[in-house]
Amino acid sequence: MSKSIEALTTTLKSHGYSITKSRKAVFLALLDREPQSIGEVAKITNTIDRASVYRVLALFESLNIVERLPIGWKHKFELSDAFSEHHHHATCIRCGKITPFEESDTIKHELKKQAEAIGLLETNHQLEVRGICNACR
Amino acid sequence: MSKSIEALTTTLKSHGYSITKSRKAVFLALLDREPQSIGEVAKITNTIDRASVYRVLALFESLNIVERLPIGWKHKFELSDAFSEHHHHATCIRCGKITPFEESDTIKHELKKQAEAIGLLETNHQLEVRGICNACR
DNA sequence: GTGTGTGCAAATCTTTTGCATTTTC
DNA sequence: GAAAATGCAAAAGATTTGCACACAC
Repeated sequence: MSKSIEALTTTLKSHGYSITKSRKAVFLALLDREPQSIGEVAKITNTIDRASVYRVLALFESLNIVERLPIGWKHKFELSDAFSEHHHHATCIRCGKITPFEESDTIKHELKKQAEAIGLLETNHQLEVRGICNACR
Repeated sequence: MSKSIEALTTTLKSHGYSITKSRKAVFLALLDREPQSIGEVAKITNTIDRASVYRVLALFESLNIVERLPIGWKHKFELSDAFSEHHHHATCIRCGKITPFEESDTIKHELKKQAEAIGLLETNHQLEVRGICNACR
């Protein structure tokens, strides 16, 4: 826990940003949780103004502290790979449940290769698999 | 062109929906084009009310006629695999250019396998690769 | 002709912005 | 104490909804 806050502190400082109550609150709202929508983050952080939540998330995204996940019409946020494991999401189209999974080395490798083939130096990627989960079948 | 409109007609009819001016207009706005945002679709279809654009796109999405692509904070739409090729997107994080690419069979196969491993019957998937394109380097 | 789909206008919700005040270093 | 962040309130955008009219079949 506090270990993670330290990592946040380090990242913010190294980019010249200060450590504030809102930034810690948003960070903690995402720590060890399922991906959260902005509304959910705002609810958890409670006293933090919604505008600040937007500002903090935008900053975090630019510093790669969080990842934005597109789910349906909405976006959800989760801590990015530096603060948790690199992983992807499998979404059940019936119940909406999100299951994280790790990609195989094969996929990782293939993706990089395919990116190169079209002249893109890969920095990042995102997989989303949709389907029907066991419970819904 | 008209071949594609026929396919649309067939799909709509087979689900009991009628063929209307707005539906054709939205479809044509997406045909053979880069992915479009809702605003862009509204601009192209011009006289079609924005509310109808929303309704048509929602319908099309439920019938799998279009795919919603998350780009940054926004969503863009493109015709789905049934009306064009199954493909994915590589986005340049500098200039925002979107390059479509086809996935390899290896990836296709691996993804299905990984989905099964966590008990998900895959119906669909989406890959997004981010990086820096040749022009921006 | 009947039922479905659309346009219009209003309501609602989300996101952004300016500015005075507070907090961090 | 100076610069950076926040809260608040207002503005701007995006999306949804109800209802009367028009169109597709």
